[in-house]
Amino acid sequence: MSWNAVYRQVKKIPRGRVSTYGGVAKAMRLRAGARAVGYALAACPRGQGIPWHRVLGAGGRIRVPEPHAALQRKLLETEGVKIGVTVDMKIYGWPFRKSKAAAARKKKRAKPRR
DNA sequence: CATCTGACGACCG
DNA sequence: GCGGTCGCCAGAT
Repeated sequence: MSWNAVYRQVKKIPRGRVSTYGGVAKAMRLRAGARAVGYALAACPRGQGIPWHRVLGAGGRIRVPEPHAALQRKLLETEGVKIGVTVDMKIYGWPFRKSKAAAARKKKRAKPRR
């Protein structure tokens, strides 16, 4: 499961901070692997202690189904994240750092990539 | 082994 | 600013 990297990133998000699918994907040097990221969270591996509610869509927009969206908002507000229509990524956005997966991907990306 | 889908993102018109 | 299309990853059928 390569999702291990995704879970790891999400778990690294401290309380009161949020991230985005694209953010995690970018941390992995993936352009639009956001799908995989979302899918990974969609698996919702409860028990892994994964704060999936801290993961939002681009622009801090919630990209989750209704039942989860409400819960997510509630949980984030509980953590101190003020949510209007969307979350201010410039404030709560968590700057992901290089991850193991990113390094590996980066090394491999030594090809005619732009 | 081939094809479609899915909690997405970015770009183009 | 909105809508449609392409691109990406991994898993399921």
